[in-house]
Amino acid sequence: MTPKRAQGGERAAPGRTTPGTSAPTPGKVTLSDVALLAGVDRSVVSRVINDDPRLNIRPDTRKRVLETIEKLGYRRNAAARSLRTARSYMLGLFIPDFANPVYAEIIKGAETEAGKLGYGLMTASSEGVRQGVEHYVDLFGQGRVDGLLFAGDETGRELEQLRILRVPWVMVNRRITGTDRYVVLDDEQGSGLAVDHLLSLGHRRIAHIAGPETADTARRRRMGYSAALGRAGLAVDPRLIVHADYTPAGGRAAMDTLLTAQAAADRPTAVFVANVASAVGALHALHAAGLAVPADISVIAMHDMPLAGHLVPALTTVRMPLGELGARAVQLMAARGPADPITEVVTDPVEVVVRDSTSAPPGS
Amino acid sequence: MTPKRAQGGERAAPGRTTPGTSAPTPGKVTLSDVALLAGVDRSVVSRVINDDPRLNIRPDTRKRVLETIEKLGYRRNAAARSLRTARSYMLGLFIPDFANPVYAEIIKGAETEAGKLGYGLMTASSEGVRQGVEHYVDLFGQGRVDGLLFAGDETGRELEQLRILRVPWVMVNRRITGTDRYVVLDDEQGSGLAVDHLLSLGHRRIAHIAGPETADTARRRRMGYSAALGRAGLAVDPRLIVHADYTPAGGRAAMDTLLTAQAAADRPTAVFVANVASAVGALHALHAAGLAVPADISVIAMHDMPLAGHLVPALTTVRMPLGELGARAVQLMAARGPADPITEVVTDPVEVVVRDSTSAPPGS
DNA sequence: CTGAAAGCGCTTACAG
DNA sequence: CTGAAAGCGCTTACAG
Repeated sequence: MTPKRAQGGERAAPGRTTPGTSAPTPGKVTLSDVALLAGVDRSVVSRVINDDPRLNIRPDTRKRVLETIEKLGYRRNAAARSLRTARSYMLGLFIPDFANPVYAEIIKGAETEAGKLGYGLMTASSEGVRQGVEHYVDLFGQGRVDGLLFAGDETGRELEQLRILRVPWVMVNRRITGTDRYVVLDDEQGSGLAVDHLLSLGHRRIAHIAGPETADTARRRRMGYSAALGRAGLAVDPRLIVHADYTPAGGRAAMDTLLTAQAAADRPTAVFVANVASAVGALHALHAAGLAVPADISVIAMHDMPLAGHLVPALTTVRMPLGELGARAVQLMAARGPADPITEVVTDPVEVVVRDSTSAPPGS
Repeated sequence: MTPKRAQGGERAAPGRTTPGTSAPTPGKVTLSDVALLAGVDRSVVSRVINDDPRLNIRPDTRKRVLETIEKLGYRRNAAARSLRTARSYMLGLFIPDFANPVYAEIIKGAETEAGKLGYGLMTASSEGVRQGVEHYVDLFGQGRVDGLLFAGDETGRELEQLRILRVPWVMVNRRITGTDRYVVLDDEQGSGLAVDHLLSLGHRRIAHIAGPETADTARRRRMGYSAALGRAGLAVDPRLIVHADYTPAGGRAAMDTLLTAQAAADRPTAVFVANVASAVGALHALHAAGLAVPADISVIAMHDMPLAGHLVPALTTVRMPLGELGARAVQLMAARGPADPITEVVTDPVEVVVRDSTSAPPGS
């Protein structure tokens, strides 16, 4: 039937053999194997797999092809397809640190959405990859991914690397000046809700444990904090704003600073913490200082997660759409061209989750 | 010089164009481009890149090649290399849930080690990929990875999928009966240390909040707990063992069970919690029940992490070599053949980190 | 409508 | 020692 099969079919001695093994590696199954057994041309098999609408095929032939694929356990070789089509159907997600629970939510949203769209998502971190930015240039910059999602608050120097990569990219959860490719949350709105919650309880002296000064998210949250105070006719007291990194240790140090810097009378009655990890440390510092939460001081933090409800006391938070953020970034990455602007603000479900760490100020 | 260049060189109309864009996608640079500009054959460029020891080349020619690569910003196409060599230089890591901080440590260790060995690591989760096990068959089972690390405590039904994949794999942090491909921690030893710590403080009535009954890690930790009690001449009281999943909510419920099931006189004076996430919930339950930690009851948990030191009270833990676990799994995956047995127990740095949640039992 | 053939960008055994 | 040529496994425009 098939007079000459120029290549393929020769299944012997695969390059798969790994040093140290004489394992009977089962020969890889290729398109040709399927075609041969099903009695059709390779191109037909390919078209069946890819649901080519221009393929005219009798239903029972299609069925036979599908059954043969099943029977042989054929899986399309990603490298060959990738080489041929110049697409990998993979997206890369880069985060600073897997230990930060905020990213877990983003990753989940991104993974699920990627799956829906027929993409795979590979996540990596700069924390684990100690080699730094250079390493992912190697990792992703060889056509391994069709797009790169960059989450987190790095210094921004990786932008240069990104250009070298020549891979479509988008920033997730941060803006970089001079770029128009980002998907962010409405941190100002969320922060406003947090402050409004405290205001509605009667607080007037509200402190803010902000994120790192270099972080874009921190800046936007601080602005939301200030704006909300302004709307309430309150002045922003710079002594009530302390910067910390997004870690328990940072939050603890920041709270200590806040407590020691003020005379007891000037002490804030409430604190809005820019991050739930910092809030863990802040609660610890308050406990160590002998202050009761919320009796002496109320605490609310940005970002909700399962942990928050189980802290002592259970932490009031602002739930932000982190999963939606990841999902939206994937969607836009898949839909938009590599040079199209992406300037999206995800605002959808933002709400205060009231728990036990906030109440009316003391003496009210 | 090069009489006929059968293919390559034809750089026009790349398949890169994405719908919706007329972006001036810079033409991809190939080996041929480098060879042409450097005035050598493609094979020479390839050999330079791969440090082929059999290549005899004048130092200045090598230098010229390297400079040309730099100048053109050439990066080797991963798909082409992969197709040719039948290797991807990628490893996959599969975890159940990014929100579980235990995995963050494993991922970091694995990523760093993979980088050192010249591999990339792509991490994915079954939690995010709602499609379940089937999805990663598609994801990884097409030659995308040279090996698959499977972390976590799934039911084990994915083993079948793994065989379909025909990809070398290893279980990380769990054993499955009937397999000889795993890297685990010495959970028995770690649990023993935890119990020994409590014993040395004078506790005799020690409870255990165990992991899920189906989880291999939970079983081994429970065995370590029982064995340590046995060594101390104490009987294991089954009423003092409660199973929970590895979440704050699970730990909270388990602690509640423990407290309500016993008469106050029979109440344990200490609890060994199999997981730090559960311990967060356990602390919460104790607080809610009006019990002081450690005055009324001591708590120690498996796995150390930054969070633990900032809980109220700061949690005493057993630090396990999670990073080393990930690193070792990568090492073995890279070194061993796909059918060689891998039965490794990582024992290296296991130690009790004493903080504020453990002390002598009340009334001692 | 169908199938044969070209070609994606590499690596490497092999001929010169 | 060096370079030309084959071929990895796909997809798809194109000839029949």
